[in-house]
Amino acid sequence: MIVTVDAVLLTLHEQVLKVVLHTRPKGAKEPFPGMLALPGGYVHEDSDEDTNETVVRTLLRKTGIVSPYLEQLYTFTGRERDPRDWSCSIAYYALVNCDELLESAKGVELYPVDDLPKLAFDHNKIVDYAVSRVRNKSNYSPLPCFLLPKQFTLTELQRTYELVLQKKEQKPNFRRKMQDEWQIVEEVPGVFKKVRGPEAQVYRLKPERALEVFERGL
Amino acid sequence: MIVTVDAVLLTLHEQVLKVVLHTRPKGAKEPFPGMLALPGGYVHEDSDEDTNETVVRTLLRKTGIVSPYLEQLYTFTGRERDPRDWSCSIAYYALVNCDELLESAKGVELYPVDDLPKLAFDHNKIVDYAVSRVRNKSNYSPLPCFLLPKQFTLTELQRTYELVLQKKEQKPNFRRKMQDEWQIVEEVPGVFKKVRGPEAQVYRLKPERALEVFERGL
DNA sequence: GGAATAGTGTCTATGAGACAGTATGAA
DNA sequence: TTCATACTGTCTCATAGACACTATTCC
Repeated sequence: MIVTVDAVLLTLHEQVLKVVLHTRPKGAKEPFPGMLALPGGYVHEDSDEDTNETVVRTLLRKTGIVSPYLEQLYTFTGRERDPRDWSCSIAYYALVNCDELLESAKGVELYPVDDLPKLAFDHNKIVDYAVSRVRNKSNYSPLPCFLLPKQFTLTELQRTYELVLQKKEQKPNFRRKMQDEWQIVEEVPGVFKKVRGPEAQVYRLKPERALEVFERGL
Repeated sequence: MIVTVDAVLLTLHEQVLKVVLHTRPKGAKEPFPGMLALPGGYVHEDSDEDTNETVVRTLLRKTGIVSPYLEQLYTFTGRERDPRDWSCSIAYYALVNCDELLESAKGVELYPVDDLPKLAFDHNKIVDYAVSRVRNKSNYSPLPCFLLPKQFTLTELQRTYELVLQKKEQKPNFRRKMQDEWQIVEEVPGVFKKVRGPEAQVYRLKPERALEVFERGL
C-alpha cells in the first residue's frame, strides 16, 4: 500500500486558469518517467502531524510558498492507479496569486487546466475534479479572491470571477454582491489605480468576512 | 502506517437521526476496548478494487445491506488518532431506511447523533462532520429521500426533511419544490394511504431526476 | 469630441415564504 | 359537528438580473 499526498495548485496566468505541474524524472525506478504530474509526496511519519502538514511541506519545498487557501479535495484510491502497488492519494487543492508564485518559484511550470496533455497516474482526473470544485464553489463563495494580489480594484476582482466561471458578470450587480451582500472587501483608504480613464479605488479582502461567507456556503 | 475505511451509516429511527455503532472487542490487542465505534475495516488489497468497494463490503458484512446512497466524506489522518501508529481513515457516509436496516441487520445498535457518548478514535469528530454535511446538503438536494422507504406520502417526506433540518417547512412551498421545481417524485398511480383524514397520494422517487438535482448542487 | 474606464441609480421578473381556504373522513 | 389531515390558491416581499446613466481621463 502506497500512501501519498497530491496538490492541485491553481493560479491565473495571462488570463487563463493554470495548474502547477512538474516533469517526472527519467530514471527507470519511478513509474511514468518523463511525464507531467502533480506535485506530491510521501507522508513523513516522524515529522508530519497529519497530511495537512504533508501537503504544506510539499508545496513549500516545490514552490517556496505557503498558500493562503488550501483544502482537502478527495481521496483517490485503487489497485490500478499506480503500477507499483495498491495506492491511495489524498488530494488537496490550493489557490495562489500568480505574481507571488512566480517570484518565489522561478522555474515553476504552468499549464492551462482546460487544455492539458496526458498526465501521470490518474492526475488528469484529479485536476478535472479540482477545477470543477473550484468553479462550483466560486458561484457562491469568495474563493477567486485568493487568485488576486493583496490589493486589487473591483474591476480586477470581477475579471477574476469571469475567468474562473467563464461567464460575464454585470458590473453593478457584481459590486453590490461583494460590497453590500457579502461585505468581503474594504477600501484601502487613499489608494487608487489608474489604467485608462478615471482613478479606481483599490480594495483588500476582509479575511474574517470571507471566512464567514465560506462557512455559510460550506 | 495504518489505512482504514470508516462508515457513518445514518438513519431515522423513532423521529430521531441516528448512527450505526458497534462495541469494540474487550481483547487487549485492539485499542479502545469496549468502546463504541463506527463500522470500518482494513482495505483488502487483493479483492478490493478501490476503497469504495472496501466500504460496500464492510457495510454488507456488518449490516447486510447495500446502501442506496454512499459518498466519500473526508479523510482523517494523523499520528495521534490511533495509539498504534500513524493512521489514515477514509470516511464515508451513507443513508438508509430504518425498516430495511432493522430487517436485514437485527442486532444493529443505533445512537442519536445529537447525543453521543465518547466514541473510539476521533469518531465523534467524524460523525459530527458527516451530520453537518448531511444537514447542509439537505437544504438544496434530495438527500433525505434516502431515509424513506421506496414509497411514501408527501407529508412523510416533509416530516423527514423537517427532522433532518430541524426546522418546520410550509406545506404548499415544500410540495411545490418537490413536484414543480425539482420534479424528483412521481405518483404511484392508484396507491393511497390513509391515517386520519382523507386518503393521501403515495409517491416514489424519480431516480434520474434526483441524481440531476444532486449534480447541480454538487 | 470620442473612446475607454469608474462608479451609481433604478426597473422588473422571478421565486421563496407566508397566509388563507376547501375537501375528506372519522370520532 | 368537530377535529385532523390532504391538498390548492394566491399575496407579498426580497432578490437577481438587466438596462441606463453620469463622471473622469487620455488621445
